[in-house]
Amino acid sequence: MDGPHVVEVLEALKNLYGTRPWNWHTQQKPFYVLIATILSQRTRDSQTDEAAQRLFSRYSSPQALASAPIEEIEKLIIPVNFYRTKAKRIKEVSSLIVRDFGGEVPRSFDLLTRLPGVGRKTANCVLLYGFHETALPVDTHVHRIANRLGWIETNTAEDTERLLKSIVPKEWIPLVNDLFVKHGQTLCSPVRPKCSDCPIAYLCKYGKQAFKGK
DNA sequence: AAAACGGGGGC
DNA sequence: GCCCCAGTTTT
Repeated sequence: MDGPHVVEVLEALKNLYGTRPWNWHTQQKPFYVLIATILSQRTRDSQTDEAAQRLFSRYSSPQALASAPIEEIEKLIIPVNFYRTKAKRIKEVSSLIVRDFGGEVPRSFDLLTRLPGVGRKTANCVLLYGFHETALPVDTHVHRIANRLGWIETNTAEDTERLLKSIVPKEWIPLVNDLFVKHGQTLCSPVRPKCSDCPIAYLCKYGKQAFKGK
């Protein structure tokens, strides 16, 4: 069997979804991207964007958030999931950025993942959207789609990240994450994916199986 | 490896 | 009422 049809898949998704950034917070400064990405964890993007804009219209800098009362942050970011934990972490992250990095978000995977509430995926989002580096965030959508396509057998997001980095042509890297998430939010949904409407079903292990016997 | 975090909004 | 959500940390 031949390898993953990476470029065919990406071309098809680009034709389907275009190249417009998928939401508001991906076009902001690194600090905004960082905070909005923390807000986005396990939370729908519409809720994330509204909460992030409420928060930033009241507190617009690391310094302001570092000295903001936790309860105020909480109130502003409801209804995002885990809002109490996130409010605490947002304050901590802001304080650390002020104390340790002169108020600037560090441009380094290792330093970013040392911040509370910042894991692999969030750090890669900051590098990709905030600093325009060729980072490759892997969330549940990206991971699920890589699995369904039959590109990976292993089951960790880190393996998916490594695999995608190795097979995606460089010029596509800024788009991969965006296109996969859009696809995951629409046709390639977690349950009942709409394979009959999917332009890449014929390249997809899961999609082919969905049509078997029809 | 599994559980905890943890609550509003869509159906 | 039930189920889900651009994950991360803790047990």
